[in-house]
Amino acid sequence: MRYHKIPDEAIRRLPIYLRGLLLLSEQKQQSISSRNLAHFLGVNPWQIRKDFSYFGGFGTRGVGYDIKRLIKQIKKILKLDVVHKAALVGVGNLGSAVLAYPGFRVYGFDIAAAFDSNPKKIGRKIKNITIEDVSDLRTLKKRTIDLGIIAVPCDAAQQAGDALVKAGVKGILNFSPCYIAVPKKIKVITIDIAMDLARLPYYMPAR
Amino acid sequence: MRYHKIPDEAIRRLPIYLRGLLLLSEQKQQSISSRNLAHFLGVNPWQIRKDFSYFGGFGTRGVGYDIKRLIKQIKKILKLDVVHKAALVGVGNLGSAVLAYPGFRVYGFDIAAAFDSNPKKIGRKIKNITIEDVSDLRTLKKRTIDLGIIAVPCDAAQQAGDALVKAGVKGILNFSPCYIAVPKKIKVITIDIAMDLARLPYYMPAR
DNA sequence: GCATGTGAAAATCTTCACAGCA
DNA sequence: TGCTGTGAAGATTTTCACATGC
Repeated sequence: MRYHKIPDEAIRRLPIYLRGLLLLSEQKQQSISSRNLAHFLGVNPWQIRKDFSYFGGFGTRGVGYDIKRLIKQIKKILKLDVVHKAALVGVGNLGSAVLAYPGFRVYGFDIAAAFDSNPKKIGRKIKNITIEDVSDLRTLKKRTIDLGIIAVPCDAAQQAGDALVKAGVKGILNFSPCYIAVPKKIKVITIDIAMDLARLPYYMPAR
Repeated sequence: MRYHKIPDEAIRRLPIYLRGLLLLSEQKQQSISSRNLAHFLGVNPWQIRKDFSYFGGFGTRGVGYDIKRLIKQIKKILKLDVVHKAALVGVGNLGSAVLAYPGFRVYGFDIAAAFDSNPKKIGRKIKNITIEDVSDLRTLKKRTIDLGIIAVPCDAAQQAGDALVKAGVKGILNFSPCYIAVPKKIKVITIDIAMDLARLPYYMPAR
């Protein structure tokens, strides 16, 4: 059956599956059942099957899923079958950690440029990337960079967002803890690392 | 009306409201309507009202919400009315950024200890915190530290989680991109910064 | 036999419209 | 009048049970 609408929640889970499958693939495993993959990832088997079924189903009954094939399919759905270049704005503590983070690679991301407003930082090199002046953000268009990563404080976040939108990026990962207004067709995903910690105590028993 | 079950999603949103209210409070604003708060945060007014109503409602009809009072109420719900001490495991790039991140403060978090397994790092000081050996994690119990933050690579994450659980933490913020098995009563929230980026292209129009 | 794929039921969450109160 | 609080409707998501196909 073809589904009319694919749940956003299913899309949110696909990268989880993908990461696990990439790990298993490295271990030379050929195929896996929803049951085993679920156990490996700490989720439910029927959730996995349902999520895949939204796209038509990728497995073989009685056998399971071919890992290599499944990886390809998920990458295609998520549009990760091409390398995406990203520009980082803000090379402070968090920004530097993002630049050095090895985890982006597995999904096919390439942080290809970094910008800062601090003259002391401009021109410095981190991981083969020379830090540029934020006012040069408009050069992005020519460089086929379609993603922006914001790692500046709140009060500079909207400005960074505006500059990235102007530079032609289609999606933004926002590490600042503030709302950024953008045109509707630009997708913004905000990660506030403190905010996630903030809902942890709620679930903890009183001491 | 009293609700039997409070949606997890509402809990997830409370820190967003809290952060916005804290900002407004700094600007000396006394009260605010759901409409204005919603606009400020980029969410819906009825969502805000509904979320607050799960806890009995905090506003005054015809007027709005008293900001100071509302902050207190949300903090109490999230159990943020007491300072929570956290222990960081893994002082690499990401761990250092977490240690230096100023955003935890507003929610009343205090990263009170940091651990690493690298002998070269042990004893070094970052932000008034002396890095300790991971094997000393068991000393946490005596220090009233009830939260753990994991910032180590995948292959060391489960081990770090086990050690934190043994040390008596009740909640874990996991920055490693891997599933960590813990006893049921321990709450784990996982943030994989690459995974969030991974679902961005899906929402972007093809170039 | 075995594991997927899926309709249908159940649970959860969001939106709405308006009653209730300052 | 204005804005909150909320029951009810609507939409979405999860869970389940089993039909389907290798």
